[in-house]
Amino acid sequence: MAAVGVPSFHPAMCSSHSQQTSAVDISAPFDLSDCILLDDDLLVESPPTAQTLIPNLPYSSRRDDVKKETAGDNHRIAFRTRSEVDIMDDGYRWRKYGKKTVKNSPNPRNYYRCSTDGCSVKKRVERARDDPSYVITTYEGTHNHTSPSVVYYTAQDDDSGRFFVSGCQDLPQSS
DNA sequence: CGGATTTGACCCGCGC
DNA sequence: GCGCGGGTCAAATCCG
Repeated sequence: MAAVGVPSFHPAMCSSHSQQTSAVDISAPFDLSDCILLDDDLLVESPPTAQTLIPNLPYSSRRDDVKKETAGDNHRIAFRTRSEVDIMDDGYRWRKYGKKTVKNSPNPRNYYRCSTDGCSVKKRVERARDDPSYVITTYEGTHNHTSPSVVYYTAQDDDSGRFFVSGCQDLPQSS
């Protein structure tokens, strides 16, 4: 399995960026290793819920599928989330750079790029064709920086060697 | 006024 | 070679 360090696994990590109160109690650590394991060849498994991984999701949201693959140096992860909003705040700042209507789907696909200098992570967001109440988000690449809004407290389990997020906190907005 | 969004044009890869 | 579809660019526009 590809080595994806904890800091570089980004998309679903918790965030408490601005917005409404977190929907999950972050004092209960979740196991990041469950996510990192997804870095193998295409696979779908029953992951933690979206609420666990993206605390800022609306209460009605939940994650159902995760599909992750590696393409060269780029890591790609896609997951499907039931949400009435297209934009999920994952703690990073994204700039929209394109929108396309895709064939075989009535719903447009939106393209976003990380707005941090030097970071070329992209993400695609589209509504599921078979069920518009689901949003399919695809992340591509690895952030070369930490979230601009969050610091993470991690701990490693002595027995399993797995990392846990034991908490997170807003950074003061310095920029 | 600066940064983000919108949106049509353009580019490129792929299948025929 | 050509057409199609997906992805990106960039000028115009919007918004705080």
